[in-house]
Amino acid sequence: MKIKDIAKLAGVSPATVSRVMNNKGYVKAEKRKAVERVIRDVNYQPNEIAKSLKNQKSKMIGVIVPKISTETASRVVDGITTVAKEHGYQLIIANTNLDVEEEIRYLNFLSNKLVDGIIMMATEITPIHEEVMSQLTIPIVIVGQKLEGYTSVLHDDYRASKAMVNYLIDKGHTDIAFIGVDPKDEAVGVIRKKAYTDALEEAGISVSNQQFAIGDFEIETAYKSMGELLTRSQPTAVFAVTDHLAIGAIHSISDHGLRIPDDISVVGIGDVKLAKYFSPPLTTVHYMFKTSGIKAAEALFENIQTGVRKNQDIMIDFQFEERSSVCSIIK
Amino acid sequence: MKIKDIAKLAGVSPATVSRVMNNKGYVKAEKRKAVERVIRDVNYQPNEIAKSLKNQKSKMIGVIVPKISTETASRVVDGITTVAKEHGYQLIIANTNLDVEEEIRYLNFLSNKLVDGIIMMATEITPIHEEVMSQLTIPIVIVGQKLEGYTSVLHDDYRASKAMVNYLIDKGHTDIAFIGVDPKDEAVGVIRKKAYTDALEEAGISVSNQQFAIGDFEIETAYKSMGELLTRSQPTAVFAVTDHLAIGAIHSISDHGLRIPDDISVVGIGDVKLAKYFSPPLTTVHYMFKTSGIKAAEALFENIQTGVRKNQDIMIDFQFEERSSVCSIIK
DNA sequence: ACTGTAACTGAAATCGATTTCAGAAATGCA
DNA sequence: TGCATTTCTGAAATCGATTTCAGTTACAGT
Repeated sequence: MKIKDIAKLAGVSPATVSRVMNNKGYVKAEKRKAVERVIRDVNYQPNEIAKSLKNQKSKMIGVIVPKISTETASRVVDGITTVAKEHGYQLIIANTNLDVEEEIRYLNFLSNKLVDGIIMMATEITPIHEEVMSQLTIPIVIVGQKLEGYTSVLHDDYRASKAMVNYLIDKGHTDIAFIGVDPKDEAVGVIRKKAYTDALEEAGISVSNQQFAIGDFEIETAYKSMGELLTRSQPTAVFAVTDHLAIGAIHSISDHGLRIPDDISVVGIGDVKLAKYFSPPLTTVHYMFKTSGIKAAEALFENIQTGVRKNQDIMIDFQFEERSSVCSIIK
Repeated sequence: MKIKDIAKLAGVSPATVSRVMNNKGYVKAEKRKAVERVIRDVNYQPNEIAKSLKNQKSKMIGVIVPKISTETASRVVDGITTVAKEHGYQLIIANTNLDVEEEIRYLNFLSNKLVDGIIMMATEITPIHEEVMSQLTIPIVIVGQKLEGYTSVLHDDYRASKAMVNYLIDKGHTDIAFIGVDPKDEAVGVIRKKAYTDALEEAGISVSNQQFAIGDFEIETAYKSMGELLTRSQPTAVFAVTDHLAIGAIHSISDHGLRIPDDISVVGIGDVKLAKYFSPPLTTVHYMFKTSGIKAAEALFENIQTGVRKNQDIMIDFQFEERSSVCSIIK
């Protein structure tokens, strides 16, 4: 069923059918009725692809995620879908599995003529990313990292992590092991680490005396790292840059016959959905990922409507979640 | 940059450019070189929408999910993306937030002329769903529920749940509380419950003596339900139809000063990623959701290629995960 | 040299919608 | 009534690709 068929059935021209479909331009009430009747009768659904071609917009936005099956990513996407729906937009999602080449390929593919805008959750932004993105003319919003010239939705990693470490310091800890992540990931790998070292330095605590472990985002990696740390010396607290990492550490600690928080306090960042149901419930920082998705989408649609790419930073609030994986050191 | 521009730059006709782009038909080596050169020089990306219109296929599949920010859904989607990528397909995801009307709207919208096929993760299939789906001519695959006439990817809920309950029975439990979910959800709400009652009956254990709680999928709901059960009487085991529900139950039990599994054993279904890191690690059934996504996509592409809708059931394996949230009853 | 086939090419039609444009009908106002 | 708007309508152009079709050139075989 195409518009021509509807036109024939209603005894009008395709132009008229288009006019009633889009409620635009003059149509005599009588013909309008006739057309509407036919449309309803045959449950006519216009060909969205043809519309896109003619209208020069697809009503779709591209979403590039490193891994959709991740709590972070899926919550951001959830947020994006809610505002996309309000604007009558669909999402095309590109799951890159953390593969940089894939990200580039998708950027090019989605580019200019398939989607009206792109939201990119990058873990790492290389010069190639910048190069490719600078060639695209559609609006782009970046979630989780800052890139000059683009609107970025950011979690306040620095303040959040610092708040966390300061909390540990306030509780009397001076022996705070660090479990982190490769510095290729700017937000998680470098900013959270910097917040940690800054907090220590500002409190006059030696950073070089601390133990460091750097790995990937997996629970098992943190488990192993923690095990190695413990064979060397026993910190009174552990700052893990991610809840999953914290969980790995907690398990290692338990398996070494130590108790949390009595022997070692552990904190994370992110507030994974189940964090508060752990034993002990994990002290962490809650990031509002769905909100990030919402804000990112709102910014994107603004860009789409105005047609200008803004260089804008949108900071998403965090919330300190004091639970019971930390205890005070009595001097 | 459109094909015409490329043609002009290369000194050929659009038809020739099309031929080299698609590597189809005769093109003299010399002209091919020229065209390729121009394409590379200007980084020409063909307009996918125009291609879709002309080719009568969009190279996109629609994925309807009840809630993307759910471990189940996001893992299924992850699986779908991997095989879609192999076929050069993109995903359009429709997040319905469990709203039946939305599902119908999306089915109609994605229908016939936007995507080449649909994968639907439905929690509930109403007659309206059937009605709408029967009118679509594109292939449809359903994940998680069975619908006659469509290929369905199923988790073996009955066998998995029964295995779980039998395990409890083998451990000597006869007082097994049930924490379930509204029967509108066929797979989780009715099949898992039936498996439970069947297992009990087959073991000669009275079903009517058991305690039942029915709620939604939220941890908090299970927490409350469990609390109410405990005020009445204390079972020796709890069968929760979902890991989240099991976690809610565990917390309620702990908060009542009881120990798991010593006082009460608890099991779930689904094997949420963090289930094995709980204390105690949750005994549950592992569902391979990513595999479901892969199988669903494979079936869909087969349907797309052959053009026939099959009435096929694909059972996805499960794996029993014996951990330590259950203990034996000594008689 | 001649013919038949294979290799090659571009003009034009096509996919299904929207929109411009020009003309026709209806209406308002003097 | 006459003239100017306003309302209404459909033919045709358009969006950017693909493909058919008809025509040209190259080449092999006799």
